[in-house]
Amino acid sequence: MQESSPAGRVEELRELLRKYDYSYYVLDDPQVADFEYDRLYAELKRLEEEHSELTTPDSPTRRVGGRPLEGFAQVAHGEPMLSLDNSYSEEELIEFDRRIARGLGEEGPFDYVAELKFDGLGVSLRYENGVFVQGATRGDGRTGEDVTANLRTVRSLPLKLKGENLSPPLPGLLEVRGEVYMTRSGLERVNAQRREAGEPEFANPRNSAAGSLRLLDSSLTAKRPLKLFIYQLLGAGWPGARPRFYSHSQVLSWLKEAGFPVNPNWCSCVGIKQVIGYCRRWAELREELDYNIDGVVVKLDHLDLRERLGRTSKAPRWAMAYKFAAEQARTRLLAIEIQVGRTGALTPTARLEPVFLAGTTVSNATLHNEDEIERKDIRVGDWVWIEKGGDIIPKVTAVDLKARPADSQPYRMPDSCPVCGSRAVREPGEVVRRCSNAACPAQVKERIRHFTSRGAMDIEGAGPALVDQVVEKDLVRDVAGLYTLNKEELAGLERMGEKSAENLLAGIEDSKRRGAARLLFAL
DNA sequence: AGAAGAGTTT
DNA sequence: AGACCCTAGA
DNA sequence: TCTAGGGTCTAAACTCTTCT
Repeated sequence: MQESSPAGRVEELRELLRKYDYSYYVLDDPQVADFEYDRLYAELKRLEEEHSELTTPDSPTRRVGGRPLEGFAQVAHGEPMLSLDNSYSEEELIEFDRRIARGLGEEGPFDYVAELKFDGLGVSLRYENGVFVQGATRGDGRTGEDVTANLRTVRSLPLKLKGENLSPPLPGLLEVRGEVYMTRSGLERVNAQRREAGEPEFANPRNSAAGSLRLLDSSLTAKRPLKLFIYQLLGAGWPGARPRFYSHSQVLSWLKEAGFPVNPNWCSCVGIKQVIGYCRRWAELREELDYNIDGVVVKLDHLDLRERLGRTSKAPRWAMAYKFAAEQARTRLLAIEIQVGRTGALTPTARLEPVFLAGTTVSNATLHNEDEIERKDIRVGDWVWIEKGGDIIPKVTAVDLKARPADSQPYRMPDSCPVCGSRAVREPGEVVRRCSNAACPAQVKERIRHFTSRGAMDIEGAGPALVDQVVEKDLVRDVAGLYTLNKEELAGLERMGEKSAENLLAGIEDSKRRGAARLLFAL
């Protein structure tokens, strides 16, 4: 290779390394031996050091850079990151199809795109003139955290997009959404190293991916085997006079051409029957993948039809997630514990003999309410079946009656509050039983907790333990009491040093700048 | 060094 | 992120 | 009578900061 100038050679090397990165990390198809790649990388690094004027943020050498962050900045999403409606059966998919026909006033069959539903964490990425400039977590859907430095280390994330021969061409500003995940083999590899180093192992790919993205030191993130799939382009097809895209399948092809890692297993389907076939197929094949999926995402393909259907406040009407059947486990129900919420509602939860299920050790589960326990005749001492709703929240689904102890008794909900002893009343027509004492410490604490929570006044440093103490010590009787706390009072609390007290008071001060809407919700 | 507590994610 | 319940409105 | 929307519950893993 004959280089004309350092600048030319640098650009040549970058192009080459980008190409090799893409083959290796996106296509899983290495084009060169490691030592050849390392040689080119070293040469580029040397040239960039010798000619510092040539360094650019989209160079393959710049995936890790700089010092650890102090914290993550907040990023407002241009469009909210919504969730999807869920379905758990083929009947529900057929109902979804009917709802679309009704909504559009048209007969099917409709064109759908079926994709795998990855089990990772959602991210939103921004590109300016084809260069990756910012990446954020989902957060509450409206505002997330700026994890750009960590995302830069994800090798399948293109720092620079391929602009040539793209039709339509790359826009100046571009935002895409996708899922960061860790492969099963990647997790094994990391855990082998951690075992070796005497460090605790990670429990499952999803949580290790989520944790890895929250490291303040991106050089550590770089050592975690994170990967990425992109599945959404924002604003595709509108606004603007002429739609640039007509269908989601066209968008997916375009994303791939632009250099994004698009999962190859998506499928165009004509009619819901073909979608169901796809779901059945992947319920079987999922075990063969090196990454976890928890279902299938079904989307109407044509963008103009999507626009006509619109969305509800929490999810688009033109898409549906189909969730695979959840794993189950059998364990012993040790006790039923009653928790008292901020509205006084008594909610039963199950204490379980710990059991490993779908990547976590489960020792608690929700029992929803009194009627639910009665319906399923759940008793303390029973062997019960549990599963995780949406792979997240454990719940008791059934009792193994054959294993029931002979002396077991039906469960009776207490008619007094377990915290303050006041009468717990269930109003006619109501499902929940409530503690009748508005001054009940549990209710007071929960009201204050709600007030300080993110989404409400977002007061940093006011967690459950702090609220517990200030209420117990009678320093705070209602939310207004938070604003009269002072350093001397705080100094008397457990685990409350100078730094913590300062941080909390700063958090309280900061909360005074929240808007009226937030205040209203907080109360 | 180790643990508690808070915050964030699914 | 799911399940459930209640309310309001078609 | 159905359903969209809002509210209120629930569990576990992980990282970071601060305290002991």
